[in-house]
Amino acid sequence: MTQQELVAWLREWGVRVTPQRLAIAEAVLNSTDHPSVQQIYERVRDHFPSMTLATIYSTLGVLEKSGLIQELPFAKQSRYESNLEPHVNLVCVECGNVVDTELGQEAVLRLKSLISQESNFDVAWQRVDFHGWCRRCAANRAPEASPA
Amino acid sequence: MTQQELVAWLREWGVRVTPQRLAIAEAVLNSTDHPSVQQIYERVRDHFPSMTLATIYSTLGVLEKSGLIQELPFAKQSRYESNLEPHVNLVCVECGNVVDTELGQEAVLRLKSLISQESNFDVAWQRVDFHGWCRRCAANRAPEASPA
DNA sequence: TTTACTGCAAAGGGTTTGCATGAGG
DNA sequence: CCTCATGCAAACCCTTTGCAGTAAA
Repeated sequence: MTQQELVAWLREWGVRVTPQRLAIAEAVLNSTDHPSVQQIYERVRDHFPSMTLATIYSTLGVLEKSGLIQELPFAKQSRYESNLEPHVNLVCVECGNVVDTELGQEAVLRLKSLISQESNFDVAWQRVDFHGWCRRCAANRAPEASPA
Repeated sequence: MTQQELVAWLREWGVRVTPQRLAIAEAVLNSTDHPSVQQIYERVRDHFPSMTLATIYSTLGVLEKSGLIQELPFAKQSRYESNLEPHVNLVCVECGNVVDTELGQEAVLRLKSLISQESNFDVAWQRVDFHGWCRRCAANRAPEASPA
């Protein structure tokens, strides 16, 4: 999504376009690591040293209502997702990293169709998280039962 | 799961079995509505008027580490799940209710196999939430564009 | 010019922690 | 008996709110 498209999208929703909002939106949209509010704050601070967390929370709420991003609540804090297509997230229980995977995208899409058609539930969106150990953390853990 | 099995399970994990812990565990295990900490508190208070939230938080942590329940973080507060089998949760964005559905269980299971086998990610568990409107809330909303 | 956003500070609320007492094994 | 759980209170921290000044349209 170009900045021009982003501006048009926001105007479409009757939302005022400010430099802060553009910076926050782009920080999320141009990321794949599902940043937390703190991470967004750090990434935007260079250009807007006076920006506070309140503005970020406010803007993220606006962006979510406009259908640009999705909040992903976790136990400690929320993260923010820019990939709204049905897909699978891999969540490492060790390092906390969250990455999208292309594996199973079709399956999630079919699952969404199934739920939409076969249930009395009006589906808006979905979140599919697989929790476990990423390759790096799996390697550091349990050194294959090596003898002493 | 009988209370006897529950006690055995906890002992297996080297966890002390107290009346409070049994009450909290059963409040979650015998429920299907994914209760919040507050709801568990209210359900247990009759039998343990002096119990505090700190005990509930502590116990829920123990139960999760023992593999009996799973925390489901939401934006406002966490809920707790006793159905650890791969399945789909339906989350109403209006009333906040969360229910399990049997629809798509097979699909989630296959999806788990796919991720486990085709990725470098060591899967432990999964959470599949579909967000939208439950039948009741869908009915109250948008009265089918009826003319005035 | 009007309306709504930003920045700041304070409050809110779910969750965690420290410690003395009490109960489990 | 010794260790760990409970209950109580205070602390924590993420998030929200209220308000005065300021920028978007």
